[in-house]
Amino acid sequence: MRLAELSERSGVSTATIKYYLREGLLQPGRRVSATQAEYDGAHLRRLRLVRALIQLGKVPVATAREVIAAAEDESLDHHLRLGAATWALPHGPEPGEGDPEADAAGRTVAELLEHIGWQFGQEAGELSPAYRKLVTAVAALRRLDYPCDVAHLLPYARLAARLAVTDMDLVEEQPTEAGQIEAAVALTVLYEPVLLSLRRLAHAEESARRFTDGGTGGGEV
Amino acid sequence: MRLAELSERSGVSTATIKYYLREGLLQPGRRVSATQAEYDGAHLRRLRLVRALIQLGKVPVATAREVIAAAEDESLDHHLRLGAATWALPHGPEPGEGDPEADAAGRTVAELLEHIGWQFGQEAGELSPAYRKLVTAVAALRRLDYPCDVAHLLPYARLAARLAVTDMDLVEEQPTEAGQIEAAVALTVLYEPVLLSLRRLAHAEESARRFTDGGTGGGEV
DNA sequence: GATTATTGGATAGCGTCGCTATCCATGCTT
DNA sequence: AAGCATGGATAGCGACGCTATCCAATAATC
Repeated sequence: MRLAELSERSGVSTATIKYYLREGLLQPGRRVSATQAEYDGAHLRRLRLVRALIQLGKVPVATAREVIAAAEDESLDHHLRLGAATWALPHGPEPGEGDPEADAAGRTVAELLEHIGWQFGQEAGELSPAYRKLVTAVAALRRLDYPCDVAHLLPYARLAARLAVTDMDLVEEQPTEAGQIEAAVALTVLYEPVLLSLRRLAHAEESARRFTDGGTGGGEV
Repeated sequence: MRLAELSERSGVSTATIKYYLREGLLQPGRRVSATQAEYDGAHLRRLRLVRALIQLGKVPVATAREVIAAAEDESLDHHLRLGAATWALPHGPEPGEGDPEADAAGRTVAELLEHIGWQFGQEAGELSPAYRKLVTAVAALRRLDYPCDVAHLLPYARLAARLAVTDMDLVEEQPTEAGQIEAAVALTVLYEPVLLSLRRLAHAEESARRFTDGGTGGGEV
């Protein structure tokens, strides 16, 4: 198919597709002459993935490029590629060096991970983006005087562990290895809005149950 | 304290504080003369909250203003204010009207909520932002051919319900009503990075357990 | 009391990001 | 042969979150 058709079928303007091509988010089409290129279903699929990552997942364009590059790097093995892909995801502000709150948060997180037996927060001595983001968030909560110690975080960590099992079950449903890598990236990012939305809906339910009289009259899960 | 001290104690530049004042994210200080205003601990605390919402929670400035206004609107009761505050949170792209995938996603979500017995996804006939975001995300996943039906979503919904219980327990730890409202906003937004980070760390663990030989040799949760 | 420094307020501008509009030579289509 | 679509390059736009500069009024200091 031509660029125009790719655009029509994906709902993305040709100008934007050209932009993604320029930015390396999309492989160039198979050149068929000096002024025409041919795109196929793989391009369409990839384009939809990129769009979803950027629009829904709010992944910056530059980051999306790195994630996709990592997912396609065939020099890595399965597990590593999976990690590498998510490794490139947004960094956010650094925890801050001399800040005592940040240090305390760092210790809390380390204690939490040790307590729950996780070992993959770091690699080659460097902390993962997720690890650092966690430290930053905990530090912010502590600065606001919200309780945020191991005891409070543990339930969240346990729930996260169960989430990961569900997520990985979904990944393993994919038949091919390439499919699994793509699924890992897509599901990691695209289930985030799903999860956060469900959490907010659940908040509304739980709030109603606790703070309105009469309650909802049932609805056991 | 003066603006300069507020700046120093919060780590936010005076220029930025003035910007927040202009945008209505912060109450003006108590005017003490024509050229000076006095700020107190409440301002400092609020400033830290605003900063955390914007930097960590990635909440747009305009949205943060609405959220805070809703949280302070004393004409609403407890439960409503809690909902109103989160109601104002980011909207994202609309599900799209004539799109068949979006319609299918909408039906899936409605079925899911009915199945699990949630009733607070809408109010006065309008769908909540969380509900719409969920529909959009499900539609995107379906467009990528990822399985995303009630059966797949149900485990996430159940986990979300348990998250909400944990969250609300934390909210109820706050002694005052105003504190609970603020906590609801802060914890809704600021636990999102915590949760997502933990999920990614858990992914690394689960991936290692499944895809590397030898595994981690223990670490039961 | 004169001088210097600081304050808060207003305004305009900057840097990044994700596109988008315009132009152009080529060459496919009819 | 005529006309139009294609892909590539370039410059610009609109939103966002600040930030730099200026200013008159006042506080602090000598």
